[in-house]
Amino acid sequence: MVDFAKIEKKWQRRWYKEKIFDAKPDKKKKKYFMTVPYPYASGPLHIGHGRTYTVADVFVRYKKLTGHNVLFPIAWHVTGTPVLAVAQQIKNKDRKALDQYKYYIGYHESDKSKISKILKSFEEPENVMNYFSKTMINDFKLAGYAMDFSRQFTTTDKDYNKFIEWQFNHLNDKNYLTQGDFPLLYSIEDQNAVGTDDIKDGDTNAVEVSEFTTIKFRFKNEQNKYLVAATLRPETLFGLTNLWINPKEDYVNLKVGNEEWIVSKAAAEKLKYQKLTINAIEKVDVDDLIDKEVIAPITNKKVQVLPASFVDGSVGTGIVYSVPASAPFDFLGLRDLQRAGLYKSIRSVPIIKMDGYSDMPAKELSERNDIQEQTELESINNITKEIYAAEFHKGIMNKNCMDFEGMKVSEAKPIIIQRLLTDDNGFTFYETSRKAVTRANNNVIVAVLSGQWFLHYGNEKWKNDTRNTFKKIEVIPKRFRKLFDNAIDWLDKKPVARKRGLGTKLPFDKQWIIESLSDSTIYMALYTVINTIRENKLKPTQLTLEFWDYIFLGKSTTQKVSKNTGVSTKLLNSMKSEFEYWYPLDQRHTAIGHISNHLSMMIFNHEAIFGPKKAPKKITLNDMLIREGTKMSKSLGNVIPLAKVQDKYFIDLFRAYCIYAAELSSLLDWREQDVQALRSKINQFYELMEKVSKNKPKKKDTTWLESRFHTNLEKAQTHLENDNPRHYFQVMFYDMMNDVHYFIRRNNGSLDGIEKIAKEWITAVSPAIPHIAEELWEKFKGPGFVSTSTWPKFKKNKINKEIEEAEKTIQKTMSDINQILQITNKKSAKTIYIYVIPPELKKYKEAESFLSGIFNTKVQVFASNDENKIDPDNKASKAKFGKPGIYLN
RNA sequence: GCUGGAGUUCCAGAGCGGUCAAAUGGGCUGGACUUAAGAUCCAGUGGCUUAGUGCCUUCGCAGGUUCGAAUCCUGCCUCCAGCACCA
Repeated sequence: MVDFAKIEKKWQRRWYKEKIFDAKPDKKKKKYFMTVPYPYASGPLHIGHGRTYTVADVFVRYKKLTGHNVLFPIAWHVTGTPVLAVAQQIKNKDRKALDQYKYYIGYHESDKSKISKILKSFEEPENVMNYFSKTMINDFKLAGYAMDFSRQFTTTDKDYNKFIEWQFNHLNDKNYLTQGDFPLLYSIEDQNAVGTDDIKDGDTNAVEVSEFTTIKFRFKNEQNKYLVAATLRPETLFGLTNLWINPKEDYVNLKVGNEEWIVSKAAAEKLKYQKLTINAIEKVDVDDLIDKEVIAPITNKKVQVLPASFVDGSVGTGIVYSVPASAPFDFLGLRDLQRAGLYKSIRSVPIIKMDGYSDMPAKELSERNDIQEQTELESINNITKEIYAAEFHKGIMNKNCMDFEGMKVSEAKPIIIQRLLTDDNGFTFYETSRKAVTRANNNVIVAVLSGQWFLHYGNEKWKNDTRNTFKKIEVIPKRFRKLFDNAIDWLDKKPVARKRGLGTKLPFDKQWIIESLSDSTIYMALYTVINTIRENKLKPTQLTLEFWDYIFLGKSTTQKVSKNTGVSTKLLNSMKSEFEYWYPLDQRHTAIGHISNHLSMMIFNHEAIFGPKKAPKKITLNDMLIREGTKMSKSLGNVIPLAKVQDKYFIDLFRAYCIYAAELSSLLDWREQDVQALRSKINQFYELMEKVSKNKPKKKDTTWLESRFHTNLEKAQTHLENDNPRHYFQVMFYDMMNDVHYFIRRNNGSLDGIEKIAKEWITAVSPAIPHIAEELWEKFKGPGFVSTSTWPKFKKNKINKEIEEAEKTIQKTMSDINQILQITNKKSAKTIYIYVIPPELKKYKEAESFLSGIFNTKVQVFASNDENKIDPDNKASKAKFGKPGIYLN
């Protein structure tokens, strides 16, 4: 087997040494600006990332070959919280994290002492991102991407900050930024919002903010004193029989305004963070509450407060209202009390009817599942879920539900919530969807943050402009268009800043840091000038609003801006014209998952900042990569890092597999068996071409071969123009291979003639397998690099349909003969007689010796009207155009 | 649950009202060639047949429209993605 890794390293060295992918504006050439989102630098890249970059790279290389001046830059995304979380875990000596990152570093380092030193340095978040952005460059170079590395930056660089500040000033000027309240996950101990990465098991068992509705039950005979219960199902209020309170939990009395509320102690803590002014908190004796009577809002029903052990003070308000008809816990709680002879007079009240269940589903399912004890938590939770889902989706409110009778549960619920809120009989209480703690074991609660900044994608004008602009953007594969339409419609208020994490501060409210999706919407523009900014060492203080306004929007005059910023007019003009040269973006390629956030926000923000003329022209997408039918994941240990591909396989094999093994719109399954099959195909291609390059050819008729090449070339070209790399590769590699094999066979194994198409063919496969193409290009003495050469010119006059057709009929005849041999169970015939119609005689006569070689026997061709033919079975009469009669002796 | 998307023969994936047992590529099985391996070539890859054919059953499931459906309609099932502060 050829040592492809060696070949690849050789060409990678040369490409990047000679900087053949670094782009400069060139007015004489048509430009092509392609980007893939910059990777997040908190860990190494794997082959899943690789798929996306590879697909883009194939497009890029094709554009380059077709004479475009291509810019394909890259940068590193580090804003946000994940890097912080990584550093924190390393600092905390989290076993899993330490092992994980030790392993990651091992991708690039072999020296053990160095590894632990690097690992130690990860206690500082900056070091994590510096390390990975550095190693990612290597990963990309190992993959042979035609990237311009001269324009890289990270999203915490000072000049990047200035650029983002400029963007947000404009958004603010346009009134696209608003402020308001917002609930989010929060840790009281850390005094901070917490993200998925900060929560223990947050990645595997997601925590969300759920919206409870509290209901205030007024104590009988007391004006302003309430028991406050929290529920996810306020529509069941009509089935109320009693309230539950747990005598073993701590409860407190809160003074809120002129009211007194009783809730659990834990709930009181949480309520402090939910925009509530609490004047005083006093402990209450639970025993005093048991058996008290309270009055429900809406129904005005009087019920008693009963003790229950299943009530958890740390969930909701620690007070639960009881609906034994629908809620299994309530049913069981009441049942057990009544079995003990207590509260005998309480009767369940059915409230919802639905197909497939009785009107007391809690009783029905508890009995069906034979639940004896309130402690059988798992079963009880399961049936609770079942009933909730069934009632919500299928249930109809029954006659006990006052004016809600006949309404679907799903319709009644929001109306009831609204009524409770407007009459001040309840309020919205945010709670975590499960009990959660941070990695440092601090409780996670929900806090309502005031003054949260939002980007208001719901702004009608903005939305409409964006819709209109989107109409002109091409989306490939087409079927994803609709997803964009929906996302653009649906995006409304997007929280845009947070209190922690890395990133750019909101310029007019510096306590906020711009969140990491929102600072990644128009950065492609920065690629066009960042190299100039860096080369000329412009200081952040020079990168003023005026500076960006001039370069990107053409505002003000060169002289003025130059005077105010100290940047020379020459430099200003050169940056301005470079931006105008490259922009708009010609193509954005990324994974499907980004449609509803990143990609849609990119369109919105381009619209807001640059206007419709600078909108990206095309968005192409691909699905994810899985391995042997399973998702790749850390926990399964089946992740293949991009850095290991060259050693384990070779990069061109990976590249070819990525584009050929699945359509863009579907999952790519990395299957070892198929990969190995492709490996031998590529190997074969390489060895064949190597032989051809050493062959001293004799003159050969290559009409057919050239015709096939150009037929395939035209198809391949069309596929690439239509952004279908898979079909391109199938035609240009597989189909062409088959044709070449046939050609060789037809010439009795001689390689003569193949050299005529060799260089063109090598060029045409080079976007997919550039390293191998480069090596072969050298063997065929092509000038310079194949990567910077020219896509073969499609020559229509080389296509000779007649010859191709004639060859096809001979192939068909071969297959007919084979079939007859097969059917008659003969291994061979003594003589094969072929009777063709007179116009086909010449072609078949020429093929006589070829066929005779193939079948290893005598082959005689006659014209069907030949009087001297040998034809014992009168098969000559069967001869038709393109289908001769055949007789086997 | 909501919003989208998808379910075709071993795999990937064409086909989108008749020419469809269903392109193409891959895999697998058998054969030819070869000292052997690889490559190449041939055949098979739903069932039964046949001198280069013909028939039957199939395209998630169940119905419907039609002379005729993988293709159109309805319902259902299953899978995938996104669902917002998270990159």
